[in-house]
Amino acid sequence: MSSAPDIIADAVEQALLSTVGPEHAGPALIRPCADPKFGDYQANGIMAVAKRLKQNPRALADKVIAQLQVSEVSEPPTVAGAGFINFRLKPAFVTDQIAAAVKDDRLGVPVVAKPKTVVIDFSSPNVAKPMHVGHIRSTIIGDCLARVMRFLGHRVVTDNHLGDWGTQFGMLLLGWKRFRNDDALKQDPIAELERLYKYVNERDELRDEAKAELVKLQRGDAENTAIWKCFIDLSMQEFEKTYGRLGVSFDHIFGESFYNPMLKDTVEELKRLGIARQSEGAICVFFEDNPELKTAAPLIIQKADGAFLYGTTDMATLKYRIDQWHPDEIVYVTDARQQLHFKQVFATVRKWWKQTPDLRHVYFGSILGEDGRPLKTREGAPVKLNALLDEAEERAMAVVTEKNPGLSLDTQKEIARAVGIGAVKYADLSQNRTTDYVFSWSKMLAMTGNTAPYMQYAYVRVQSIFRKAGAAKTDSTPITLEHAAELDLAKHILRFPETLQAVAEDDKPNWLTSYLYDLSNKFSTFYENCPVLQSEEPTRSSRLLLCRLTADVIKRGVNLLGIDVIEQM
RNA sequence: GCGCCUGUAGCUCAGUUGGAUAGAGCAUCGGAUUUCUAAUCCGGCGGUCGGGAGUUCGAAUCUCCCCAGGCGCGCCA
Repeated sequence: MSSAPDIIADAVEQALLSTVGPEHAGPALIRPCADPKFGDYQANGIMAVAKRLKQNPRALADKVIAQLQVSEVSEPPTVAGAGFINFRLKPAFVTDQIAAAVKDDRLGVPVVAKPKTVVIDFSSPNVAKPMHVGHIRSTIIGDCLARVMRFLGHRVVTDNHLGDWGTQFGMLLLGWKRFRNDDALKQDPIAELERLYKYVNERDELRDEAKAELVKLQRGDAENTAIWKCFIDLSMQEFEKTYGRLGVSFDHIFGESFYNPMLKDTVEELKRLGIARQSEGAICVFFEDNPELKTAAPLIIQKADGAFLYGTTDMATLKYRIDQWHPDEIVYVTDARQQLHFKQVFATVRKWWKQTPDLRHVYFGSILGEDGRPLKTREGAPVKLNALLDEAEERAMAVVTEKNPGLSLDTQKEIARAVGIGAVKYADLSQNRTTDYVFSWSKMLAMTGNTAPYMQYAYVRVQSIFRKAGAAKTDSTPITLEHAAELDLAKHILRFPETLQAVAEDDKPNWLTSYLYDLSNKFSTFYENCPVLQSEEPTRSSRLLLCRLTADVIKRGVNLLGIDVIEQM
């Protein structure tokens, strides 16, 4: 099943081709109309072609329309403004599409014609440290992109590039051996590991001993290796709890240490190929040929003392991923501060191989407190992710018990969990990821506006209708869209496929949240204006189907954000 | 010093890649409930898109110059 904009785009491009010929034709650039009074979709591409041909855009649009075959989908198209072509969907087309979507598990979203293999690298917490707000955006955005791309039919490989190696382990090993408190360890292993790290790190007199422990670990000493593995196990147990709460999972968790055996060869090969060279004792990659990178510092892949760095690991990781999975795309979800680093890494890869996957750094801004400063606790420490999720659930619980005290405690808890976690995720995903965002409990848990609870509430209202509807509804009921609110809602439902494609194309989850907000809004308008259960047949059954489809799209949409719906609130 | 990012309504933010009269939410003001969950809906108010110049049929969007803020720049990740 093709969506309306695809059908219109094909038709416009065909008409353009036969009007101006293949050498001048261009993309139709079909977009939703800026204002519904113009229609449903507009073609912006005619003006660009006219400009290149130095023709009058409106005249060209008229010629294109004369060739245009869209009567199946649209009312007769019209030329407007500077040379737009406007299309208004035929109600019959909308009802057919809705009827098809109702019968379709995928809600009318086609599987991509050419599936890509996409590696997504996200979350990447550090062993022996708690996950804090700094990890939340990577985890949530990466998970959302993976879900959307997977749903569209791409082969997605998610990989959690755990920070399980580095100089901090010397201090941890020493602390573990000499200053460990077993009771504290039992209580909260990560807090104890963090304490040990800080304790040793603050004492200069322990520095040499810590370094010696690190060297033993690096040389494969059995005892230190066993303790280090214990650090990883303890950390993973904690991380898994958090991932469980968030509903996030990974195909692979290859930590940085996984690549240790490959680092030496990676540096050797980059040297052999002339990509890296020695400078001031270190092995560096310079980018003299790259105007953007040539003035910056080089990418160092081996220190003067022989040690490797995270750039080295990144290069080895890339080689492994390419060899292992042959991806078409590799996506890194990290904060914006690493932009320079990834530009250097990507530039190095492009020197290394003639053909590389599409490498994308999907970066995001910081989370700020309401004072505009990076979010911290009152004591100035980073906010721990688990504590944040606890508070989200507590705040949601307070609302649930106030609004719906009659529900059982278990039900209230389940609602609080879905609403609280959902609110945190939604607040993050609904921002344009490239900018910093201000964290605000009251905004994310608000029942109105572009929030998770608003979406969940719209879903609940539909479910409530079904609880009262009684008799089962059939898919074969004819769809009738008479009220303006019905038609408006239906047309918006049909935009689900194009929305998901846009999200995957530009790695922008906030386009999906916007879509869902509009959908819930349009549903609420429909809900106010169009009685369902009290209507006469066949309107009643038709509206029930529209309700069910709306609920299915909301559920699917929020699930693609990694958020759960609930049956009542 | 060099580079990247950001600056849109009182506040928090969208703005699909150059398209039509710049949109939401919050706040504020007013209206709607014998009706399927009012955790709702409808309407009003509110803008020199940081400033200036340029590119063109058309600029919040592209270019240049300023101003302000954030971040990053050789052996941390």
